[in-house]
Amino acid sequence: MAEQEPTRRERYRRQTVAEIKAAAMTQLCEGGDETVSLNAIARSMAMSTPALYRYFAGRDELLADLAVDVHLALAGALEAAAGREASSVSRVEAVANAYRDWALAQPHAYHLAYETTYGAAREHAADRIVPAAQRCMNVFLGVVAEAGEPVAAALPAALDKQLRRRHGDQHRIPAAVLHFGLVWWSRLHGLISLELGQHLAATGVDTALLYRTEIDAMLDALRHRCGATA
Amino acid sequence: MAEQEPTRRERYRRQTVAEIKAAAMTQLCEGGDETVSLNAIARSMAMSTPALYRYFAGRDELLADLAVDVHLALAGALEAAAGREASSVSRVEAVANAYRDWALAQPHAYHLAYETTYGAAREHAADRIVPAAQRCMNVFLGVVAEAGEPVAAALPAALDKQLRRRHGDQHRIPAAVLHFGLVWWSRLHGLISLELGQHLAATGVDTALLYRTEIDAMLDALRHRCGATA
DNA sequence: GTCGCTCTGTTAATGATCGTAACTATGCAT
DNA sequence: ATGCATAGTTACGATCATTAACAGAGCGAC
Repeated sequence: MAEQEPTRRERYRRQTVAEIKAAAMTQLCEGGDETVSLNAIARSMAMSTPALYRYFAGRDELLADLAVDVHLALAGALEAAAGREASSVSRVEAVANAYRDWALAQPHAYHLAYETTYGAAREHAADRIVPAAQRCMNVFLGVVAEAGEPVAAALPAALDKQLRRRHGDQHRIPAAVLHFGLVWWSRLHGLISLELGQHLAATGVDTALLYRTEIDAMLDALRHRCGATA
Repeated sequence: MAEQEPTRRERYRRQTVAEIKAAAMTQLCEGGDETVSLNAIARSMAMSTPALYRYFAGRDELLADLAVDVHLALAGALEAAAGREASSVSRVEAVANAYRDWALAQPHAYHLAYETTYGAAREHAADRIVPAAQRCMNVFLGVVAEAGEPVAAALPAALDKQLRRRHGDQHRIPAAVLHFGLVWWSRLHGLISLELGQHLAATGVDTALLYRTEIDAMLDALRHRCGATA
């Protein structure tokens, strides 16, 4: 009931919001979050700047909404990559590769999603951003969980307890897997973050190869082998 | 020759740039790089804004100089932490802990150093930033190198060649150690980066504990044990 | 059909930002 | 003492985000 009521104005509104976000997204992808400007957006839409405030409370909120979209897009890419693979281990590998590929293709978007504080909109938009980011992480955790229990030798009791408490309700993921996924996600992110910040360029190493070795180490651990950490 | 000529004006100049950078640094540490404003700096010094351009080509260059200082300060903290320890393994542990401690104490400074593109000053200031960042990394590589050769089981030939080429001149660090240090540095950074971005807060895990387990895994690998990766 | 409300858009104005231009005064060397 | 590089000023222009005040269109109620 009261569901098939797009009431024309509503339709126009959604359309306008989409157009604003599209313009903002292209600005973001071209020049980074710093360069996205309300004036420029309005100009590109042949609109006056204050009109944008009918759709967004301000620049920070627009950026926060953009961050949500970025997380969702990334999650979609990861899910697609996982869907293309048959074996559970190759799924993990595909997701990890898709993660870096997406980040390199959209560096500014990745930066907005992971390394931006959103200024004042930090906790204001948290309720929107957190679920989007979690959908991203759940893809990774899901494929890791399917790939089997890793060796959970040195999982401290306290951490085990924490991991068991949280996430235990919704998903049936054992704590060891959760820890494994979390750690490896952070490792992949660390490499990508340094690469995007040009901090590995100075060392002269092939970042793709470095990433490759990390993935291999992760896969080794997933295969229950006592693989070398480095 | 011509070395003991501080020539008063020169002294005043150094003093002024120090004051400017100090004001900028406090602004940075309080509100992040976004909030550092030339106007605010000049105001706090009872100076007119355009006067700052006698000392810095613009805002981006000032931020780049600040990034250099941040890297140097971080390097100093790491060196100090290393100096306080006796055993080579405990030195690695101390440096890793100091790394996170420093980042948590100065989150915005860390962010400027590692997750900022410096806009247009990217390659313009690279020659200043890169050495400063490397001094930071060399502390880490140094203590790792002293702690002994890690197991270098799965080091691909191509990566080994790259690592041997670079860095081979100055330092006598074997490629396996270099790779080990680089990877573990990125892993620590990944965890810190996610923590600073509040991405781990949503999961409810104790970030300190998570960091602790990563350090333990690294130390295990350094002790030549075939430790579990996760 | 008309009244009235809400939504959407406008223009105008405020205050902040960085940066440049033109000008003045000071320090310092010749 | 003269002259030049340095360091500072005020004035200005171009952005930017945001708010206020106002005007028209959509749309339901009577």
